[in-house]
Amino acid sequence: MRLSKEQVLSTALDVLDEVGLEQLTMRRLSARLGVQNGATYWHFRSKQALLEAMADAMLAGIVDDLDPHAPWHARVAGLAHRLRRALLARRDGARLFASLFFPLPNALDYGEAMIAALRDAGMSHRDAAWTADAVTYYVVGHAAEEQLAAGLPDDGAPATTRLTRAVDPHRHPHLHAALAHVPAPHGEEHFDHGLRLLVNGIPASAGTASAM
Amino acid sequence: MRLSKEQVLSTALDVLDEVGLEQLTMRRLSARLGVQNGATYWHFRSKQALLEAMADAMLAGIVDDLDPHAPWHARVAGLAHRLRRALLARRDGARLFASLFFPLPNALDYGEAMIAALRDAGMSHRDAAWTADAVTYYVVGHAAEEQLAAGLPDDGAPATTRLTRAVDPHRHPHLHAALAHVPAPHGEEHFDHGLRLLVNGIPASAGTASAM
DNA sequence: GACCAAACTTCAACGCTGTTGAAGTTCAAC
DNA sequence: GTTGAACTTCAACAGCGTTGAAGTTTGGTC
Repeated sequence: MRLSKEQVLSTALDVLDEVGLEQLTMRRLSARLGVQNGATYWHFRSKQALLEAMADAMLAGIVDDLDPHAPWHARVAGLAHRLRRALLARRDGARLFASLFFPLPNALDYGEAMIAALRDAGMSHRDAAWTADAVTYYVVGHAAEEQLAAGLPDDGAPATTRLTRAVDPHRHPHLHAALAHVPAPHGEEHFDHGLRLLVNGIPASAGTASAM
Repeated sequence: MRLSKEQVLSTALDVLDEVGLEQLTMRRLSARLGVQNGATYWHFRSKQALLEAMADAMLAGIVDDLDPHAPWHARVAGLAHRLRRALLARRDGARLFASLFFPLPNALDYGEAMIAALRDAGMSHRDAAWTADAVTYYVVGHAAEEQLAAGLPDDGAPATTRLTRAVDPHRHPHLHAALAHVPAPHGEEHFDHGLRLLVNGIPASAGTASAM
């Protein structure tokens, strides 16, 4: 039974979902494909190349069916949500994405669409690119943290207790108070809060030196 | 010649600077200490424990001499800059920090100070905590990308050309235009742009549903 | 000064990793 | 039916984090 590159890629994504990024090894993947270890290297020059293909596959279709007439802020927020959804769709997807250097085809499409939306907000090329970076860092960072917590035993419950124990109410009163008010997984709401911050900051920053 | 925990830790940070995160191995560290491999494990239970100690050491003094009477936005920006500087001070510092789960003592101090500043901006406990997360994701993401580029051969020059080649002016016109206007390392300016976005978004978001 | 427990180091091994290369097999096209 | 490319096997390499049993050094106590 022969392999195809697509088969290796899609099985790799399945294995990622099953065992997580640390446990995704070439040998495990080959075993899962019912093939010897070396065979996989015929289809992908290195593990790095495979990981890049996986990351780009996760972003497939990320700019499909965008509404070019929607207001710029809706397009920015929409793209951020699409990236977030794509990263969360696979176990450790955000960390996988963050571990690679940029120029993957689908990632470029995402960047292009994001910059286009920000240009419509009246930004210069330079500011649009930088703002796109800021939004992307936020999306990836948030998703990575969310998946890191979820990947710990018991869905992160021990992590939460570990954090709670580490926070001394006297030394860290604000942290302690915040902890009490944010007991658990408000992933989407939490995400939207920060995203709104960024989007609202765009007109607030437009063309002006700020109070910093 | 005997080792001390502090000696292992500080040598580990030196080795990190010299060879980077991927090449930081327990054997290499031991060799550098003039000691057999096993010796290091007496001082740190595991590599993970050592990495956590290293990350926390990088943040030492991050909240020293803060001015509690400065306006909240100056304190937020100041803390962001301190975190940024701490992460950039060591090779791969941002990636090291990002690879670990949160509750390190100095990181808690940072979080506490950040939330305190945001509370002074009139935010609820919950919103302050979430906003602190957003700022931190941005700082870490930005620093990680900056160091990733710097860590590539030739200070990232080949990465830049690789990116330039990957961007087709017809498929990605905005990206292409932005590339032309952002030829090189504006690390600090780039960073401040995104930070200003976030800080300006805080009053702009206060207490209101946004346009999203 | 002898003793002793704790601190610390050595050394060899375990099972795992990504990667390589030479040899062998299968397949599609001519 | 042959040929060359596509694909797989298998064994090996050097390196990794970690472990544990054995040995040495150290500082304090009787």
